[in-house]
Amino acid sequence: MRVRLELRHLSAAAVRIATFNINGVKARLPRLLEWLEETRPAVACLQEIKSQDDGFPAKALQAIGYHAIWHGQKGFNGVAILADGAVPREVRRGLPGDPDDAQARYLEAEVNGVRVASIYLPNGNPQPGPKFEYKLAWFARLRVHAASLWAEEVPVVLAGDFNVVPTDADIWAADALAEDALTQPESRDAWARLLGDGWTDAVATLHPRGGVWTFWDYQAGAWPRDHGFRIDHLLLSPECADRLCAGGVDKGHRGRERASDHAPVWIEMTG
DNA sequence: ATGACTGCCTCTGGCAGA
Repeated sequence: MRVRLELRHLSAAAVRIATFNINGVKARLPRLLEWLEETRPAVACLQEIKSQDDGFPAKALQAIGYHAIWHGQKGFNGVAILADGAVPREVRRGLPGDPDDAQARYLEAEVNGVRVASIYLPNGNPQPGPKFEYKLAWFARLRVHAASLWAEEVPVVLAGDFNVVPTDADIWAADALAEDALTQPESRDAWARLLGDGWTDAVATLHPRGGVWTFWDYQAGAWPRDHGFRIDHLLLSPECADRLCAGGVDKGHRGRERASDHAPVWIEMTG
């Protein structure tokens, strides 16, 4: 009975933080609203809202209790941070290190004492080429900025679509994306360097054997065949890693009508 | 199998995604 009470206490105090590449916030609004209402994360980071700032459905979100900040761009990219019953305090809009970078891929806020970043790291295809160079340069800038957050010694969650398959255990067939920017040694090295600074890959820690997917292509029957891979990640500072108690993928939402090609990924931390 | 899908604006085709 004592264990049961402790688990209940743990559950009640847990804070759920999620990340979801929604592939178009306007086209996906019904799916987004039902996911929020069903899983009720305290914080949700969104990527690929594919919406300009004035097209973001803030009122529909507010109607179900979520306050949002967002960094939009016409047609592509775009990130947002949603909080349940709280207004995210915006800390940074855009990743530092390149004043000429106009792509909307980074947003950072403080919510209830936790620093949260919504990250949409460049895809980088085709490689080699300028898009791949942009990806690697963006990755290097992210590492520098992450180190500055680390130095603040506050609880940090870096959440988003990193467009990196970290290891062969994170994809249904190791050679399936052999020529793709998501699996290149340069991409995986950049990821490994970031983790080498001390960040905890939450889902990898909870599921060390791999086999967890967060993306299934719309094409080639990838979803019914479970041909997926893991590219959506939550990286935790030590203050958050010590509080990590659960995490996973809301896989069922990938199978719904007009779903995103990504599934939501979440963690829970003790409060 | 040289394929397959989806959302967006540049809008009935092209681009980007991964």
